[in-house]
Amino acid sequence: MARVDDELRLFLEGTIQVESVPELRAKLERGKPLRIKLGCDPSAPDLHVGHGTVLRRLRRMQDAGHTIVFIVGDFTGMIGDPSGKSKTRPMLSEEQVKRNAQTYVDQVGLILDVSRCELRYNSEWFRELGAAGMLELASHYTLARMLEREDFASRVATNSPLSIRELLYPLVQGYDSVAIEADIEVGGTDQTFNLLVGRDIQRAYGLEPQVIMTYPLLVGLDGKEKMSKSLGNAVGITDEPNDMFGKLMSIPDGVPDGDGNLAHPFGVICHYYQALLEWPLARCEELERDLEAGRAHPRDAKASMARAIVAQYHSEAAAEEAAAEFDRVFAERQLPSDMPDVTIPADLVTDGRIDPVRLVRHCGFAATNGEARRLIDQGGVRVNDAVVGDLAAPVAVADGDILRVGKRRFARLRIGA
RNA sequence: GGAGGGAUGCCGGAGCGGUUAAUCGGGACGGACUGUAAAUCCGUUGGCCAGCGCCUACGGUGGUUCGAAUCCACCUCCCUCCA
Repeated sequence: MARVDDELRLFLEGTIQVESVPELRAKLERGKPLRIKLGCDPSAPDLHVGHGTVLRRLRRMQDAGHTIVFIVGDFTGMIGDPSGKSKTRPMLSEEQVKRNAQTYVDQVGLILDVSRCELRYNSEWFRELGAAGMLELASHYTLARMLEREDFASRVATNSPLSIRELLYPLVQGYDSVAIEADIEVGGTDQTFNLLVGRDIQRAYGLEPQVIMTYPLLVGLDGKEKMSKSLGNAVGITDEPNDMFGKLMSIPDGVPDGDGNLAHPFGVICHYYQALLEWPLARCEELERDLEAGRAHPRDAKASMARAIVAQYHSEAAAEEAAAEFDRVFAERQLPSDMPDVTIPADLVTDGRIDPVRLVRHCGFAATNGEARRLIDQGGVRVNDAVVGDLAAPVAVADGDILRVGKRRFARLRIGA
């Protein structure tokens, strides 16, 4: 049984909760490949590094011979959700769902071997199910049990809108587990309730309940909210090396509590080491002590973390280059080695000069003339390091000049024909 | 079905006939400081304009008024209580 023990250890690694370990062991002991379900919301196809960590763990399970089953929730995605606080759940057209699913699969493919995955769309079985089947599904759960989910309960308590459709959502997700006969379903801790519903629904349909495994949510770059693309605090797994590095450098050292005090002075850094680099807890704690004692500098700790993560998603070389670039641009305040070329149409230039407002707008650094004016007024616009002081006076530009807006936006100007 | 409350700029939330492009907070952006951290400080934050100024905005449509985000009518959506 040593092999089973090893496998069990592999499965349990990094989980927050497993329901239940004995069931998991029993499944593994049968020696058959397990079907591991991974749901995907087709309205938000972009994966961030927090998902990446879970995917990496799944990859190991896949390499151990198990099957990852992706479920694209196209059925639910096409219905949309007009109510609730999650307004970011628009109705999606069929092509949109397809395209998003493809994006998702492409991104997942960076880590998992997609050719060994099973990809399923849940419309496949929900179209069959029909209204009668839907009602039957609904009959397997009660409102009281549904309200065990905290966000549902709190919305009821605060008189926030809560559509019936939302209540049905966990059931739909649970039915997916029935349809694909999932052995295991994984998700973030925020999914715990939904995953548990899947167990109950499977039981109701006479199947062996799936084991659920939840993983910690990654804190976003702001150090407060969970990482999420829609909150704008995420590092995407497809982000370019420089971007990825820079974003990771911008995390706060610690998370302020309600009073603005730092409960865990270097909590976010350590959290990233643990979650993203899979450092063991003891090593993270040691790092935290070093940081607190001043033996380690938070900037350096972040830099090596950022490097390691860029290396994960790109390469050692890319990570090294990104780190060097970062120092060049932000520590030494030099120009980035690489910046977009922007071609200025010749008719915007008169006698080698151009209206600064137009220049800024043409380069895409301001959405309106007013915004461009403001940037100039505030001294945020430079051409070749010289501040553009007067928004009314045309500035001299030549081919190859560097336009800089704010601290981090650059463009190399090309004077077009 | 009945009664009442609400809808304001990216978000939250003031204003309740003129001096309101609309207090304030958050966010965002620019500047100082710096480790592209936090904290802090200064500034900006509807559009067009070099500027004078003009235009569009407070759920929608009409109306009252010299003048409306503010009053009236109808409509849409949301919430509460009753059935």
